[in-house]
Amino acid sequence: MPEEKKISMAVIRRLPRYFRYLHDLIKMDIKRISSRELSERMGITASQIRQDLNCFGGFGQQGYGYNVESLFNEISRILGVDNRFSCIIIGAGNMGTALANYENFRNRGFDIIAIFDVDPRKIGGTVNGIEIMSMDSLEDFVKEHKVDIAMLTVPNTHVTEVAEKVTSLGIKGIWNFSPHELRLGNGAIIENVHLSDSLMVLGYRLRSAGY
Amino acid sequence: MPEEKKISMAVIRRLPRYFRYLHDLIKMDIKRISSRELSERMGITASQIRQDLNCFGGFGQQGYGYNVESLFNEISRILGVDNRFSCIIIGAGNMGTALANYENFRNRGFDIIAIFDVDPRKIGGTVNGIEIMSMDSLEDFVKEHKVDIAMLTVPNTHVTEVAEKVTSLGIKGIWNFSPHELRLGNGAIIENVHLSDSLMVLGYRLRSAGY
DNA sequence: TAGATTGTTAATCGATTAACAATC
DNA sequence: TAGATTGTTAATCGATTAACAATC
Repeated sequence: MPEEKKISMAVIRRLPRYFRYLHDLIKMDIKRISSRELSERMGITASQIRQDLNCFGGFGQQGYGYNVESLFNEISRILGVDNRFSCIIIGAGNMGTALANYENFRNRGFDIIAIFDVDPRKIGGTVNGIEIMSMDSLEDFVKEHKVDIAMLTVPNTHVTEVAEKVTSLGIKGIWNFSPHELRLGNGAIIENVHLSDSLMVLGYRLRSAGY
Repeated sequence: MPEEKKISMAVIRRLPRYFRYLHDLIKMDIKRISSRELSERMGITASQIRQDLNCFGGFGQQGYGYNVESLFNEISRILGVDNRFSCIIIGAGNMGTALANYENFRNRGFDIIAIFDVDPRKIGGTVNGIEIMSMDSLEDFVKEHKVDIAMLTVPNTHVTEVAEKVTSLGIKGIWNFSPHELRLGNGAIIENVHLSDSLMVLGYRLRSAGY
């Protein structure tokens, strides 16, 4: 990949936030912004913003600040928003359906091209115009279409098996919605959404705030 | 709250992971575990485990390790799993419906007692046995029932307004599913689930791995 | 030019890891 | 007792913040 130095995960996880804030600035028709102004909006230090951005290049101008539009374009490029990632959803339950209906993903470079399930009553149907296919046809489908990401919204009991299946078919990205930790031998990249972890942290914080 | 010292967020966010792994150990009928064994399973260092646990107390025994069941109980107590949090979902769309159907939350101490929406076609219906009520009745409902947490699955355009509304009614916990950052003046505790951020990070990681 | 603000180096802070005495 | 493993202190590492020279 174009970027040279090793970027820390702490920085990477902040990139989408920059993306969002810059997008908002554009919508507000703001043309330039200094690291100080942005830091006040985002609630982080100006130093951190400058450090973060300079991981990728010098996008600002001394005495001026940053041009909002060009900075937004840089962040977009870094995040690969203009890339197209082909995604499939595995599990057409409530969460899978919610994801299939989430229009935002497409604007971020993620196309959901099929949904897979084992339930014969669901197979053949569509969600948001996307066909629900049988798990039996997964292998053929992946052979015919380049698939970058599998979004796993299957029951916990099956997630390891499904994850092994999809990675064995060459899919490199796993977006895992099960609480299970996936430990895959191959080079798959796994990003977890642990909803109950998040909720439990909220519970902890509420209790320790005394509520 | 009972715990004395200031616990860092880094530690707090690891607690649900300990909880999950210990739960699995119990299911596997494993009675005792050393920090070293647990570190191998979890893929973190034994040092970190011992440091983390000792934020809350000395739960182990030199020369023996940790009793799985009693450690699990301690973590459960710390996370407040036996607490009951009353929750409402605002927004009966796909995500709200998915959350209402997620049975796991109840086992973690979170009871979803009502769903609110503005769509007259949805109001009066139920999801997983939970009634969908009109947003107009929110205020009265909150006055009659103690509500600890509002799970916000409303469109971006309304999330700030809704968040202000629920916190003004005295609800202290916000579980925010919109990409919007909520900045609330009052002492509300906000926990965000930024799905598209997570997906964009996955995209970044895939690209930088060269896939 | 003078003022502003970056890019970048240095200082600080916090979190992780290592080490080991205490002790079961 | 001898061996194992904790609890805890010290060392290291990395991330954040501060400072300031470079420069627009």
